[in-house]
Amino acid sequence: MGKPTVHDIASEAGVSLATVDRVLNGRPGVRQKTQDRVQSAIMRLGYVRDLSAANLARQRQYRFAFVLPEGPGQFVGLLQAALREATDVQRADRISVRVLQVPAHDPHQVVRTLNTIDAKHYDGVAIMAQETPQVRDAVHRLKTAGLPVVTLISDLPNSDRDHFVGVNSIAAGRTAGLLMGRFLRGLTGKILVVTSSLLARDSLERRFGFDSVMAEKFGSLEILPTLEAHDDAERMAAIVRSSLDVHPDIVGIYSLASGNKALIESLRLTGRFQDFVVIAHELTSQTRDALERDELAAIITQDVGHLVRSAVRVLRAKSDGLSVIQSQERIRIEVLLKENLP
Amino acid sequence: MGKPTVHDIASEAGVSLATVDRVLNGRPGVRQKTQDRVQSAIMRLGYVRDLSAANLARQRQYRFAFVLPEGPGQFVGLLQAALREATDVQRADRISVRVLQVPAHDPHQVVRTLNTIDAKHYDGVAIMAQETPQVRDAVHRLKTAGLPVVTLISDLPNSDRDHFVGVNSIAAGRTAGLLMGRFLRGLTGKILVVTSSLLARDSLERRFGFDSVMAEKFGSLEILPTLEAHDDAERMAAIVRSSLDVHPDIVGIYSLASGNKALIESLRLTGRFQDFVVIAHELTSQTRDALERDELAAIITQDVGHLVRSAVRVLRAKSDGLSVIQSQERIRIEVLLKENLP
DNA sequence: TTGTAGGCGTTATCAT
DNA sequence: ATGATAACGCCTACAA
Repeated sequence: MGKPTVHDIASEAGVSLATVDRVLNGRPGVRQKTQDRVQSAIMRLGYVRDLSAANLARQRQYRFAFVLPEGPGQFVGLLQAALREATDVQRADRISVRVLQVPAHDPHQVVRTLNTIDAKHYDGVAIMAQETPQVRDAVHRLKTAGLPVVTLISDLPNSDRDHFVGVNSIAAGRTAGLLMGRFLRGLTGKILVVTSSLLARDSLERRFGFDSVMAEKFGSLEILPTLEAHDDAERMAAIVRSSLDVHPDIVGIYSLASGNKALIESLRLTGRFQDFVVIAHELTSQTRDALERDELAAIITQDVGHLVRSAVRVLRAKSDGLSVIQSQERIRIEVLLKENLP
Repeated sequence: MGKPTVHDIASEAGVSLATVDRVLNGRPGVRQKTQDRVQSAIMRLGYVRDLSAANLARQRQYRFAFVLPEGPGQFVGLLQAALREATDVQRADRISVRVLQVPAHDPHQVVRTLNTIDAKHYDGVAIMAQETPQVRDAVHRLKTAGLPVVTLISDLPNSDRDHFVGVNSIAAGRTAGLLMGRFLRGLTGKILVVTSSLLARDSLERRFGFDSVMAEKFGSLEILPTLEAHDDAERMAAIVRSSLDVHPDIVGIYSLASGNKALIESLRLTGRFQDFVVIAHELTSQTRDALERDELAAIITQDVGHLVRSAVRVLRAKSDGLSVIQSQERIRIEVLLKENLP
């Protein structure tokens, strides 16, 4: 005979379906004694509830909000595309996702947006935002309202979010550093570090990880201070030009976060791309192209598809009170070379 | 109002549920004219069938067979563990998986096992085996019997399997080669290539990919012929000893496939691990340990968890006649360094 | 406190 | 060729 159902439990325990359902869902109105009878029947038969049947019956809907920055970066665009692709498929699972965009680098807007989210309209929230006390408070409010909250890409470690979907930035920086050092085996020289903004905690952590590894293992390489282009292509070009001018012994370039497009274009202008080992983060059309041309040596990234699918899975599990499969939800720090480009 | 259901279609088309169901499932006994009416109602309302309700009603079961080699390699063990973990979860989705073990390197047994699989007891088959004409025939038989077939890790490209779950071995070899060349930047010398057996097509392809990259980009490195230890630790130790003896200018070691345990132990015995850049395939307890100790420079691998989940998802999709999400099912060639070890 | 009956969206077995 | 009607496993009024 097949898997036991509520009917089996009902007859085994000598009660009605409704009563079984009540103890199954922890609803009141059942004597302790009856509860025990049902519970023991459940144990005895090894019952495990059919979630899809349950969802069908209760017309369960999973409505998730994804709060994402709308910046100039292409990375968030990729994230959104992956999200759309994922939700197309998961519409079949009664999952609907709404993306709430907030201007990048505007903590107030993030908070305001988070505060518009209520438990009447949503069943879970995924947030990609920089950490501020106000954001933490907003997360707390959401949790208090009973909503599962996951952080995406960039964690809010001191908030009471349920889960973080993303990678350890320090480890990502260390990975970049290790590759840089290895690829520059035996060389002495300087490493230029650029980014568009060093405000985000992730950037700081990557830089920290990068520096740690270089200090530990590659003493012959000197890491220059981080230079910020502030999303300004002109400024990036100027930085590249003057840095290469001032430091003729630059052997490596590390692009810490966003700003890859401007960096790559600037380096092409110098005509000296091949003189450096260049490592960047995040796979975008620009970085992919540069990797294929042997301009970049490596890209450190995370799979945006996996990222959004994981966020959705975790939100669903949390809003069902289920636990997540750690191994499936662990996001990898991916090392992409020309030869293993997906 | 919510998503349209079969009821909506029925009333829109002015027919009964049964008729709607017939055209939905392509069953006979409906006049062409009626079919058209129903079809147009379906289009008009934008109906999309609720798969979980359908599965509930038809008590759908997904019974999949995984045909795996039982060898001395730890890799298959990891695969099985991942499979167990995955099926624990997917039991909820009416999925059951049975593992059929066959002695490694025994094509006859594989065929015999495949021939025991019939469509009465299974709804799909995943196969990890070396390619022989007999295996291809067996796959053909399974397909003819109406069973979806996916190949796992090692493809059977000339069979009519539905899908291959794994990575391109040539690209994996190229990735290993690129890393080896980069890590040996500026050095001249020889590279030792070892494995336990060169029989498998994957091994040959990796070697091919490795050689291609080395020839294209790293002409100063000479790649020695592949040495096979045939799952014999003693033999591996002898290979390592004599090779290092004969070729004092060995700078890199590439472990093509299995046999990592013996290789690592042999190299430890020489006490000269640090003198070489060693790159291996597949993450196992041994290779992980060696990577953490800075003995291995890198591991090229694929995520076994992803592998088995993908196989199951694809089998399910195929046996429902659905298409797969390419992006989700693409298995990555992973580059693991000490700093991004999961 | 407990039970009955109907419904969730789909399929399948009967009749008609 | 078509239509009632009853499942599937679970949830939820409403009644007792």
